[in-house]
Amino acid sequence: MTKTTTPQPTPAELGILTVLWRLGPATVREVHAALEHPVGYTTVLKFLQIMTEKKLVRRTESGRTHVYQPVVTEETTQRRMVSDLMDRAFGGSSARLVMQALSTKPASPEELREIRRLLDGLNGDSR
Amino acid sequence: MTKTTTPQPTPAELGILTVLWRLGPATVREVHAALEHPVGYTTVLKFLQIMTEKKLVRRTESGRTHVYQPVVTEETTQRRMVSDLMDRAFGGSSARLVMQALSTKPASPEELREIRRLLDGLNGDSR
DNA sequence: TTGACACTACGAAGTCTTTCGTATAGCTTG
DNA sequence: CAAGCTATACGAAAGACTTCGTAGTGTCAA
Repeated sequence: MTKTTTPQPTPAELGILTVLWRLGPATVREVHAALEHPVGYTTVLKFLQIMTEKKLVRRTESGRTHVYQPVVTEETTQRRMVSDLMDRAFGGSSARLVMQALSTKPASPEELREIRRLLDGLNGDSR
Repeated sequence: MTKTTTPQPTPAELGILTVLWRLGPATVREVHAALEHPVGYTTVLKFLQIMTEKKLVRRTESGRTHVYQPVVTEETTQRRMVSDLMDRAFGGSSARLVMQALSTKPASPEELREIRRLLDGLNGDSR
């Protein structure tokens, strides 16, 4: 039996993944420079090592420096995190989560339109 | 300067809060019995003590047993957690979170209708 | 009264997360 | 070549989370 699911990233790991999703393949130095939350160079290195073990990123040893790239996609990760929150805090109801999200921070008009489009796609007959 | 915000509940604390939201004021024994995730009695007691310190719950010493009740509401907690996820994983965009939520686990037709109503309330003119 | 229970308080262990400091080795340029 | 810069690897510390075990105290029935 092999593990089929990659573990949830921790908050710090998510920060690093976010950078990698934006930059694409990058070195420790590049990730370190791009991180909003200031943290030591070796800290970033350590995380990338840990994340490599966890299969959250993959590394290529191009010469002396290593280049890291995300294994998990942003969408997959978002899906997993939303799903987790839905189960843990909303009894599995996406509707309640959606409504909390929208009333917490309303989307822009264009975004609202896009959401509406999505709703229309989900069930044609809504009256 | 006084702390104005109650801290985020940890996963285990959220489980206990969920029970309290459902039961209303309850004793350790009642919470323990109602918890889905099986855990020792003293573990529950310990959490309730910690949560009392954190002001997540309030306790009334009615005789020898203590009765606990939630201080934070379910809605407030949900809002906080959604907001946190939105910031951490969705760059602050509620729209993207909403869309992930709906495509991860579609809502029922009635729920969809309810969401639509909410959308209509948010901006009257959506074309 | 005394033994069996019930309840709270406390301390502590084990794991996970985050953060660095230090060690080591390669490369580069006066 | 030597000094210094750059990279990785490793270990360890500090704090948060979770989970109990044990101790102490009160209550109640036989």
